[in-house]
Amino acid sequence: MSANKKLTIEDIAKKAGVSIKTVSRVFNNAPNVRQQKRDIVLGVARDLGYQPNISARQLASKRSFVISHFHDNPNTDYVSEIYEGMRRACSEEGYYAVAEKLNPQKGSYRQSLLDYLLRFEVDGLILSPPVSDDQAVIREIEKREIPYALISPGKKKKRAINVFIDEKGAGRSITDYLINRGHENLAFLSGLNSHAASRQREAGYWEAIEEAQIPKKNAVRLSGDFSMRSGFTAFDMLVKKAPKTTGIFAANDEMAIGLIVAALGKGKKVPEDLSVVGFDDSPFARAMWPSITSLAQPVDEMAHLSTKKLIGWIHSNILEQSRFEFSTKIIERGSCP
Amino acid sequence: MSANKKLTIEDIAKKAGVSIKTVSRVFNNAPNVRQQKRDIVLGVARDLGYQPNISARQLASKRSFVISHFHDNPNTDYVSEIYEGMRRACSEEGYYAVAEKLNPQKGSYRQSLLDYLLRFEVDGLILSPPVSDDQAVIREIEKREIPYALISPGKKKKRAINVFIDEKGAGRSITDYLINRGHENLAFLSGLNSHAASRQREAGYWEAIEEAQIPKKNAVRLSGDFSMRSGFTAFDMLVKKAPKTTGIFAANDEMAIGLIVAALGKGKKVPEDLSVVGFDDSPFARAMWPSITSLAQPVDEMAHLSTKKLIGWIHSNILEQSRFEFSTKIIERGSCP
DNA sequence: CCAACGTTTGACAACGTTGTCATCTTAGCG
DNA sequence: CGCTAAGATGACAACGTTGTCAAACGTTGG
Repeated sequence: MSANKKLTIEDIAKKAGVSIKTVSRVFNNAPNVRQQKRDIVLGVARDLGYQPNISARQLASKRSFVISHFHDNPNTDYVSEIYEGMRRACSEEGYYAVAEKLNPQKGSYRQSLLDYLLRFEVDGLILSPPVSDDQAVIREIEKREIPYALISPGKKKKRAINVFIDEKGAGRSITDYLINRGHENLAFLSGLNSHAASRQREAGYWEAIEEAQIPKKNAVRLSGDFSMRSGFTAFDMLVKKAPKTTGIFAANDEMAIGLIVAALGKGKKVPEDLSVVGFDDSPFARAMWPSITSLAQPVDEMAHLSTKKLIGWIHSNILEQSRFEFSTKIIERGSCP
Repeated sequence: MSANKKLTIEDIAKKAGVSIKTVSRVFNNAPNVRQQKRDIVLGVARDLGYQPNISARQLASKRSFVISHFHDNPNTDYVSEIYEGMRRACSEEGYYAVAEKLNPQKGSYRQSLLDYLLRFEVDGLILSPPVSDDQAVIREIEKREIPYALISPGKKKKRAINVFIDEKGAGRSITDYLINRGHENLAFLSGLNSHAASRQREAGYWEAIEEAQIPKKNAVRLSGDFSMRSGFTAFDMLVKKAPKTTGIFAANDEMAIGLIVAALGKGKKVPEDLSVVGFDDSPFARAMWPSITSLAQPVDEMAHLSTKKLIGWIHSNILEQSRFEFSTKIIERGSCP
């Protein structure tokens, strides 16, 4: 909460020659304050280093100034990046960012949410995969009319902020990238099929294959589950099912790493014998050797924007725009230069 | 961030036939309340599902009920585990857990801290490496008399909660583990030398070597920087400097992975030709193939305990015990069975 | 049985904001 | 120039706790 020492709205009011209510208005960007007074108040506040006391605000306004991120994703890099984007936005707006890892062992996501809401008040929620696709959770949130944002949801919601990338388009562009580099025998290494994103990426893969008129028999699908190990074992499958494959598109970086490690272990050279493109541009994609060509989505910015828009929604009580698409970029690295 | 609906201390007081102050005392575990009344109040509160309103508490008591974790560690798994332990403890005690990644680009850690404290009030701080070794930061905290905890500090502080493992002992036990498995040519792959932990682990390594009377020429030190890539390049150095080495102790898992990947790429077999033990028991140690034998420290518990003790300190204003040592365990896996 | 003292209890004023509503300005218009 | 409506401003009561301090209650020893 509050600030430096013990400056209150009253000190500012006195010094600025206005009432405390006017100061309050200024700090809440409320209408009906003459620009001139606004400037004076802001000037005085800056000079004195005033920061509003959050607790008092919470108490008086019955808002919590808390935005909570609900997640259950084992990928801590991803979660951290979301948290960082959120934190940045919250910090700009005077909100608190908190994160809550849902524990599926404690019953459903829905139950975890209910437990949480019983104990804490939040002004807004941010859900990321796989929680962002749990319709039971979403129903509870909508029932309570809590503003919320969905990051990369499988199914966009009308009454929510949706931030996402074009998963199918991303799948296409990775596949095209491989094709343009002369690969004629391709493989897609899928993630968990229950994740909408994996299915959409795959759809893009097939679309690109078709469009490039690559014979179906020269393109395979290997199933994985997003884990490093599943990438590792997928390599054996690849050798068996499609030994001529030279270009691989893995639905995430971890599987790409697993597959590369397996390939190196069997004496294959990457990228000479086998080119691999991953997805997510995770820190490991950079750190590995060979480093991994990967499609980057601006997770930090997605979280930042959704938090900003969420706070806007909370303040105005109006959801202006519900869909925000972000563009992606293939980061060229060693595994498929 | 209050509760369920709109129950206040007054509702409880009325129903229990006492004054609001007594209810307040009960909820703060304050002394001088007859046990009988205490039970009545707690009973009523439970029946009605009352939760105290945190904002009002904050405002009236001038406490913030916020514990903040200051960190700057690129290992998001580690940071997340700390956050989770903290969050659990905070949740049990009705506190908020927040995390702040310090940005060294914005000047010193000290400056980041000052900026933060100017904007937010916290009741306690938790520092983890490398921030837990920044004496300038610690000085500022002590100057303000904010209770704080250090996780794995290089230098324990008298007026703080210190939670740690025996780094040197851990280094010894990993080295002994390798020696007991018959390895006679060993290597230690160091982390950044500026990290006290790396130096201590190395000290344990040499102690074990000496005690086992292994000739100094059969034991080498390779320098790394905790990054995967440094593990990768360390392999070349190993081949050059000590090709007979069969047992390797890496100061963290990432370097162990890098080294293993390099070795596999050169046709070496792990663990047959080269056995590797890592440090941290990170998720990747489990996921890799071969999975990596690694020394696990109970990070979650360390964070949980330090948060609990910190809150105790905040409440009683007395620091009862300042040092808490945790024990570690080598998790046997494929890279050195 | 009473004085003296510690323990328990409660009334009421903070805490620093925002909400409500009344009042004072200002601008627009005939 | 006067009237009206809209805009700007402020006084004061919430908000739900804890802090302070005084009063009531119990217990002990004489």
